[in-house]
Amino acid sequence: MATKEQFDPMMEWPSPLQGAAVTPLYHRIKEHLSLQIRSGHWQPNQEIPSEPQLCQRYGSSRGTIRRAIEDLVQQGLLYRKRGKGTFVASPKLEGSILGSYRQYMTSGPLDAQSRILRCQQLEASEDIRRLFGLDAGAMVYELERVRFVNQTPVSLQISYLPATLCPGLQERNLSAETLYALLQREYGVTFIRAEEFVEPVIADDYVASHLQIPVGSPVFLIERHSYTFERIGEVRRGHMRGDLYRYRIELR
Amino acid sequence: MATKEQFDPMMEWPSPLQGAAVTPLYHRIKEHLSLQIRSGHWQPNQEIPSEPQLCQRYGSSRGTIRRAIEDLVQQGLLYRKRGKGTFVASPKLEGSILGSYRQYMTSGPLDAQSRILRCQQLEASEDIRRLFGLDAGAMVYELERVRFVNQTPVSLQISYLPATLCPGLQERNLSAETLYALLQREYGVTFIRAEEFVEPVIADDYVASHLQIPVGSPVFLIERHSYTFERIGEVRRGHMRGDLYRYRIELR
DNA sequence: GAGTGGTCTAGACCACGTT
DNA sequence: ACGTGGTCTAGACCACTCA
Repeated sequence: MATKEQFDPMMEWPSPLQGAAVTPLYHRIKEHLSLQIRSGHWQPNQEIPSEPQLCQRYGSSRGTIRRAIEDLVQQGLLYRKRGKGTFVASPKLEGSILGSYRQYMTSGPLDAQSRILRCQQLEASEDIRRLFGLDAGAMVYELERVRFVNQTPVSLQISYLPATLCPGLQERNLSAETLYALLQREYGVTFIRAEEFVEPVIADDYVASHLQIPVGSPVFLIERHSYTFERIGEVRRGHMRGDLYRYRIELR
Repeated sequence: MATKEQFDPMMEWPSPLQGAAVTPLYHRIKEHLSLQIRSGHWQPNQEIPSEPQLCQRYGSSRGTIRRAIEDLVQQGLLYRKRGKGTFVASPKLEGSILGSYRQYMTSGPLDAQSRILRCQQLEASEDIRRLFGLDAGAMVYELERVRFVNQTPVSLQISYLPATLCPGLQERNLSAETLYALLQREYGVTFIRAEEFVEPVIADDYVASHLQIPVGSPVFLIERHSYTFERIGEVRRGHMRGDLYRYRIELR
């Protein structure tokens, strides 16, 4: 049961512009619920108010409330459990569509690890500044890692994060959990969605040595932009072994 | 207006198993509508019966009908126009998510062409048979093409199709339109969805010469499986220039 | 003005999980 | 027994398109 209902900072309803509103009611409710989630006011896996409670809050019927919730479930922001309640989804991002693994030598349990090569604060280069929308001289964290699955190196990646987003990042233990999980827990930063750009390239000396493959092997070059509540929070550039991974894409 | 309503071969309702049915009504209606579309009984861009008509046919309320239709719209099988009606969607597949083009020299209108290298009937190799689920000795069409955009070669691909699906394919004009459009029009074959597997590889002599790139350049190797009404209808293997295309993938 | 889809309501019964 | 989400109904009013 969601018990702490009163003191919502953003909870104002009916919305001020209601009179002249042309957007459908369920649409505005959807936006309002979405705001609670994306802003982090409702945390992942937290239960949200039940349908009857939301009906009362928004002063609308159950059908309208359900319509709003169904859209958010569709978007992946919420999930429901019959007989239990409705909950905030924890975004996957990490490895979701990323790579359907081709073949593991052992089909036993996979252990994922990462080795940190570098974690430092520095002035953002121009292209990174442009992506984040930062001014000249702004600081970012640069984090370079090699990811391992079952002791096999599978990708080499550099992440950039605005320094203001996660002060003191270099003191954290970055190899114990995913970066996203750490940012969520320690800084309250939740990533909502991400966008990847993928192209094929040839492994140079540096990449080849870290991935333990021959120079000249084909690899994926992946640039990922991860977004928090309507703002880019991370830019990641990674090389991923082409002999171990491939993308699977559904077309409709 | 959809006028020819009576003589639907598959139109039987209520469904025979209705008594013991445990699946929701809107779900069964959805399946039934979906069948009309995927079987080709309702053709792309054809108007389907209006909501009141469907209410009467299925003997259910408008809310239930709408729920079924909304799901199919979501799936991309239908589209709606306010004040006009509901229509069967024509599947995209061709080039949809395929490649977000990086940069064209001229940003003028793109003209797409393809040069047919080979179109012949032959015995299917074992891996092709396995994908289609065909017996030994079964025949397939093999179609090799180079695709051009603005006179620039962008991909080299080989398509395989079961010979029974499109008899006489080699006599058709294959360079005038997309393969999917031709199959739809001439053979009534509609592709519903497709699945792509993408990996990075190095261009060999053959690929490089057709794509007019240096040997050893990084390219995408793409295997696509296209599905008709619950059956694989095409297997396509293509090499796409990595210097001109990249994939864009949304993660949520 | 008649027909279409888009929104919204108020109520009902059900299946499920918890207590 | 109670609260949750899942399904379904019957009716209402609206915005849009077309004749």
